[in-house]
This record gives sequence, C-alpha cells and structure tokens, in this order.
Amino acid sequence: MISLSPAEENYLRTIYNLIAEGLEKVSTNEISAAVNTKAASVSDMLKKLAEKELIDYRKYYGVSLTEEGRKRALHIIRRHRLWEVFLVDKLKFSWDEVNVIAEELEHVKAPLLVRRLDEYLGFPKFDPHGDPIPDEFGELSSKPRILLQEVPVGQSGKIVSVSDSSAAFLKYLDKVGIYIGAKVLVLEKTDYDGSQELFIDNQKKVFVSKEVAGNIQVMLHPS
Amino acid sequence: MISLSPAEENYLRTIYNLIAEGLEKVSTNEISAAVNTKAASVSDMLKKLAEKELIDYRKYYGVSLTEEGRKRALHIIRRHRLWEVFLVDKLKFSWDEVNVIAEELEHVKAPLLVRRLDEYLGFPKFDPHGDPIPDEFGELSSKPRILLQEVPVGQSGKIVSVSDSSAAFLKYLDKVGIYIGAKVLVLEKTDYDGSQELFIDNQKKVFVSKEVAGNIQVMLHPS
DNA sequence: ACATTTTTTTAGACAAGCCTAAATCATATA
DNA sequence: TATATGATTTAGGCTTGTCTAAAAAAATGT
Repeated sequence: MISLSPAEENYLRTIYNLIAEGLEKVSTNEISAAVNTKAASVSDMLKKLAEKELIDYRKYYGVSLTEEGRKRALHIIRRHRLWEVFLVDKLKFSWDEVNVIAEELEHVKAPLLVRRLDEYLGFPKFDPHGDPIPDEFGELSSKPRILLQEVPVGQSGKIVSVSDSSAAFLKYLDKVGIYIGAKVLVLEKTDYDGSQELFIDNQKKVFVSKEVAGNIQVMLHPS
Repeated sequence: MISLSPAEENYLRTIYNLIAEGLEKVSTNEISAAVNTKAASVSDMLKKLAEKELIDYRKYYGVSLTEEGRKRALHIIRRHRLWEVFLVDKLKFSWDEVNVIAEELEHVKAPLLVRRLDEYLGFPKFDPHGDPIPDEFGELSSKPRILLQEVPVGQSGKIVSVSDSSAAFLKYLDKVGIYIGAKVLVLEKTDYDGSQELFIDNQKKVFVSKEVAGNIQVMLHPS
C-alpha cells in the first residue's frame, strides 16, 4: 500500500466530504474552493490521483472516489475525527476550534498511534461535531462495537479489536485461529462460567473463556 | 516571526542536539548522518538557515546556532518532548518507541495546542528519557546535571537521563534495576578502570562499568 | 612538503505542489 | 443556433528539498 503525501490526503478527504454532502460527483471548482487552491493546481492533482486509481476522473466532467480512494479517505477521516475527540475531551478545546488543528494531526501516520489513541479515548463512535468515526477497516458503521462477551447466541459479527495486546494473549488467539477481521458466530454460551463456543469464518469451532471474550471487541453483522 | 518548514525545523533540532553533546560546532557530515540526507543537500540547507540568521555558518568550517536559532530549536524540542511524555504517560508506549512518532508530531504548530498539552500532562519537567523540557520561552530548567561518572563517592542524586537509548542498553539498565528517577548513591569508585559501585534506592547494590556510568546523567541531591 | 584521502561545496537535474496566463470546453441565452 | 460566459485544462514557471557527479578545500600520512 503506497503511502500518500499530506497534500494528497487533504484532497482525498476533501473530495470524500464534498461527495458525502449528497452528490455523487464533485467539480474542480468546488474542490478548489474547499482546499483553498487555484483550480489549475487542482486539475494537476486530480490527474495524479486518477493515475493512482484513487479517483474516477473525467475531464470537464467531475470526480468521484474509487473503492480504494474511498477507503483511504475514510482512514484519513478516522484519524482526523479521533484527534478532534482528543482535542475536545482531553485538551478542553471547543468543538469549533478543533478542525484546523486536526487537519495537521491527521497526517501523522504511525498506525499504532491511531489504535492507541482510539483506545485511550474509549473507542468513541462520533466526533465532537457528531460525525461518525470510521473503524480501522475504513467502515463507517453506525453499528456499535460490543464485547464478544455480550454477543447473543446466534449472532455473528466481525472481530475488530482486542483490549489486551500482550504477546501471550495474541499468541493464544493465533493458536485457536482468532484474528482481527475474522467472522465470528456465537454458537453457544454457558451461563455458569460465561464461556462460549464460537464458529470462526464458518469453518472452525473454538471454545473461549469469559476472560478471553471480555478482551475481544466485535462489530455485529446486520442480522 | 517567520515560520519554518518541517525540514528546516528538523535541521535546527538536530543541530541543537548535536551541539548539546558538548561540542560548540557541528560538521556538515555529522548533520548529514543525523538527518539521513546527503551532505550536498545539507550544504544547501545550511546556506538557507544562515540566510535566515538561525545559524552561524562558515564554509568548510562548521555550524553553530545563533541566539535566535537556539531559541527556535528549543521550542521545537519542547514540542517534541511534550509529545513523548504524552505517548508514554497516556498512550502507554515504551520510551524507546516514541522518538519516531514525536518527530512527526513536533511539527504541528498551533501554539495553543502546545500549551494545553503541557497543562494536560501536568507541566512535566522531563521527557521519558529524562531530558529536560524547555519552558514556553525556550528556557531550560537549569538544575545541574552531571554524568554518573563524575559523581564523587558518597554523593547521591537522581538518575535523570541516559545518552544511549538503544534497546540493548535500556534492557541492561532494567535488568540491574536502574531506571529514570531512581535514587543513586555512589558507594565506591575504582580508579583503575573507572567502574563504580552504586546503591540504588537505598536498597540494591549494583556494579557499573565506566562506559555505563558515562551514559547516565544524574541530578545531584543537595548534599 | 607533497601527495593522497576525506570532507565539503558547487553545478546541474528532478519531483512535488503550487502559481498565472492562455487555450479549450460546456452551457445558457438571445 | 450562434455566441457570450463561466468552468476547466494546458502550458510554462517558481520554490523547496532532494539527488549525483565533479570540483575545491582541508586534513592526513609519508
């Protein structure tokens, strides 16, 4: 996955936001206004982004995002909105001050940083403006994440994170075949000790204890 | 006050750090190694920084910071070290992981951000490596720090920083029970090889070689 | 003290991102 | 439907920060 420059990221996020305003394509001029850059420069950049297959670009017509472009944009927006939460919740900025600062912070790429920040903030679902925060797969789910513990029998979902990232825990997960992104279906629950039987990727049955299930977060599938 | 590009800031911080290692000028090659850039490019940049009167630059001779350059460098270092504190204290990174990330974060300029961050972190005086954090006027708190090597027998102090932050060294320190903030009393010194016997936290005796003692900085207790 | 080696600088090139000015396309209207 | 108007693209140029290759200066060794 090639990495994008701050400028490219800015365009991508801007295009996403403009399109999310309802339309399905954006004009060069609209982008130009939004990124505060002359239309000629925007044309240049659009050519480059089209080259990289992040946008669909037809001259004199308009721009939309490719699937890849959309995913990238959502990752950038995720960083942006998490920083906004940080600025408001922790540093006591007001919600109308944070956009500018978040525009700088969003380009800091270290992936572990974003995950830790997310965790530190308590996995917020919405930014201070009420906009939803995409998950780390670039999914904009309004669907809540819940602990595997809490998933009812018969429900399935995707494993999206773990709270305990000790080597021992990760090794254990690996051994039993559980990984971030895996599909998980809860087959059975034992009231007595809270342990569960899972069906991973429609393939493999796994038993997990209550402790383990309490350290795994799941995004529910529409059931 | 003209604002500097991330690249310029990097050079400035690097030059400050190299000079702080004791010398009073730095060579092009040393800078080149530290910023991971060819010497030719460094020459270009030095010319530019000299133009802006941030460094004193004599061709083929070496570089030092002007008063203004030093102040700028300390502001950058302030940001850098505050972010390091954030990463370790709040996001639970370990102290040897944070430098790279802080190098990105340090270039985010919003001045209010830095002040709020400082406040949020409780106005820390030292970063996770024990290096002092300049105040917002670019002043370093001036309690004297000396090398453990130089501490006389019978004197005690607090370990405030290490010069070598390689994983190997940090692991070694951990093993023998030395850490940033530990109280250390010098029990004995061997003239022959410069090794020392230490008493850590009034609890544990430790032998260290001259090499090790030369990489540890101590703030003396008023004796 | 001179030759060799190392360090540093200069010269020339290139990519990224921006700009202005001019050309081209799309469209709204008379 | 011809044309004026506005949107968009192209052409050409600038700055920043990098590079390689070659020249110049400094340091080193014999």
